[in-house]
Amino acid sequence: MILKSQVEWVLHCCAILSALPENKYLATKDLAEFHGVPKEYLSKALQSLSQAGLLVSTLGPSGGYRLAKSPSDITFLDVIEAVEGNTPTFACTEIRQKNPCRPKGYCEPAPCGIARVMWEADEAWRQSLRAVTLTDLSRMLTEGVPPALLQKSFEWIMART
Amino acid sequence: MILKSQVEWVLHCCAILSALPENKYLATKDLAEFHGVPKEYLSKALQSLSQAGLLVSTLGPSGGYRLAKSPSDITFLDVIEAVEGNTPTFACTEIRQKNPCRPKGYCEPAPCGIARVMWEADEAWRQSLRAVTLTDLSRMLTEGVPPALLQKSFEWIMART
DNA sequence: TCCTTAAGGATAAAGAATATCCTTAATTAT
DNA sequence: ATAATTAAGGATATTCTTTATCCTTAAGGA
Ligand code: FES
Ligand code: FES
Repeated sequence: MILKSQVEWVLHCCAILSALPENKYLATKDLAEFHGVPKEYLSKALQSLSQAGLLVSTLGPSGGYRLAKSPSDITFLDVIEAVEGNTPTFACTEIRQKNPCRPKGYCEPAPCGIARVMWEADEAWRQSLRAVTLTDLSRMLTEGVPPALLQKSFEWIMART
Repeated sequence: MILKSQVEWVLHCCAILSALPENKYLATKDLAEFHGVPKEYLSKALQSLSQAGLLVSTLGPSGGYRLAKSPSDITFLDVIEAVEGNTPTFACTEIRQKNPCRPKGYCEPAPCGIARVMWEADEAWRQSLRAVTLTDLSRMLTEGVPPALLQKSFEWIMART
C-alpha cells in the first residue's frame, strides 16, 4: 500500500505556486520541467487539484495554474485527497456475514469492530495531514537551503510566469 | 491507495485463533471456510503471520495455526505489517534533486520537509494501530452479538480443532 | 503406510498506477 | 484576423501490484 508518485509531485508544485505573486500563473510544462517529471501525467494530477478547487487555471500564453486560495487555507490533506480520493484506506467487505453459523437474514451490529479500528487509524492519519498547511510547507522547504539557490530558483520561476 | 483484502481476512482469523484453547490448532481450510475466502490465497497471508512470529504452525492431521503469544501481546499493527510490510506509505523519490537551478553535486538537507510530514502522518496511523490488541478485538467483535450465535460459532470452531 | 497439513515455487488473471497521444476550446500575442 | 499557447479531457498502451490457482515437498498423526 503506497501513495501515488503524483502526491509527491503536486505537493512540490504547490510549494512553487505558493511563492507566486497574486494573479500570476505558471504552466504545467514549467512545473514538469522544474521537477523532472512527465508533463502529460503531471497534468492529470493538476487537473484533479483544479477540480478540487485548490487551483485556478487559465488558458493561452502566460496561462497555467495558481493557487485558488491563501496557502494558509490549503492543507496537505486537501492536496492528497484531491489526487488519491477520499475513500478510506481500509475497505471492509463484510466477511463476517459469511459465518456459516449465522442465521439467515441476521442483521449484524454495524459497523464491524475491525473496520472501526481501521477507520480510526485512518482518521488519525488524516488529522495529522490536516494540521499542516502550504504556509508550513514553504517554511520547511526553504530552511537550511542556501539563499543563493532559493534566489536562483525564484528567478527561474518568475521568468516563466 | 487501499490495504489488501488479506488484512481484513487475517484480522478476523486472529480473532478466531484468540478464542482457541492453549495448544489447539485450527487449519487454513477451516479459517477459509468460516470466512468464505479462497483457502490457497489466505494461506499465503497466514504464512506471513507465521514468519512474523505471530502464529505457530504444526503439520499433519489436527495441525494448523495457533497464536504464538498472548492476544494481549499482539497488536493490530503487528498483524497488518506482517501482511502489508512495514515500508512507509509515502515514498520520496527526491524530485527536489531535479531542480534545474541546483548546483551540480549540491547535497540537500535530508530528508525533504514533505517526506517528513508524510512520515509523521504515517507514524500517527501506526501509533493508532499499535494501541489496539487482539484482546480488545475479541471484546469488540463479541459485544452486541447474540450469545446463541457466539456459542454456535465457538462450537463450530471447536469441532475442528 | 496412508492421510492431512504448512511451506513455498510457478504461473495466470484482473486491476491499478504510470505514461503517452490526440482533439477541443479558450486566451493571448502578433 | 491569424497563429501560437494553454488547460481539459478522452483514448490507449505499458508496467506493476493484487488476487488467485496449481503443484511439489516435507513433516506429523492415525
Ligand atoms: S467484516 Fe469487514 S472488517 Fe469485519
Ligand atoms: S523530494 Fe521527495 S518529498 Fe520532497
